Amino acid sequence: MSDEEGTNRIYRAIADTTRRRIIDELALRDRQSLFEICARMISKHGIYLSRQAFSRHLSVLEDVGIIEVEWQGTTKLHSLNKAPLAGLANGWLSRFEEQ
Amino acid sequence: MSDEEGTNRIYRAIADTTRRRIIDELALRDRQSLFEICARMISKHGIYLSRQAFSRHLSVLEDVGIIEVEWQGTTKLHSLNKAPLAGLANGWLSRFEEQ
DNA sequence: TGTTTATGCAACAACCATGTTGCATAACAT
DNA sequence: ATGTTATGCAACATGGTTGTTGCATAAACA
Repeated sequence: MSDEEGTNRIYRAIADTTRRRIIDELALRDRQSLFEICARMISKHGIYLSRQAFSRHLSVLEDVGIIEVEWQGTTKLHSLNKAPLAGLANGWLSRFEEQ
Repeated sequence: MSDEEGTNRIYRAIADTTRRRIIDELALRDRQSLFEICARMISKHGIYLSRQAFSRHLSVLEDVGIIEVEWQGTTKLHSLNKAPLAGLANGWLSRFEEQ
């Protein structure tokens, strides 16, 4: 995959409110399970989706490297990897920053 | 449209290499027509698409306010509005900046 | 061993995105 | 008037996204 195509995929991954809220949650606390994330999305953000829908969102973030996972028994723990986001923030878009 | 949904749309608009190259072109020179942009995309960037395909990309950028237009006879001149991009660069994503 | 807990996979529907082609419109030049 | 130039609109195919539901798997626990 070309570098540009990777950039496209990361932009697409964060072009969704639910996924940005998931990232916000993981920025507050690492190593959260799918169920924990579901619960917080519903209770803190009022995002009512099925477990599978959240699972899909998590896998989109995992595919582009924003989320890293670790298994503990049957529980998949999700953590944030800020590198791809830092890449965007310091990359092409940074030329449009103000102040 | 909610603010969040507006943010989503701007992210999606720049999640495409062709559209980022169009923005780059307009950053170099304002007030370019569709034909000028087509020619530069093909000659400078090797992006071989039809006129209508480029027209679609331009309208995506126009819809989210990244491009502003001005008519001169039958010619539609496109210029860059950096505000939406500055909004992203200074917004949610900026927390992931490094250095 | 059997039940609960946590997750994954597959099928499906609905919608959106991106490219194509063909035709229409509207200004400008000869 | 006619032809050229510049653009828009509509139809269509294709493929991707995002949600649903149902079933499968696999570890943990009483």
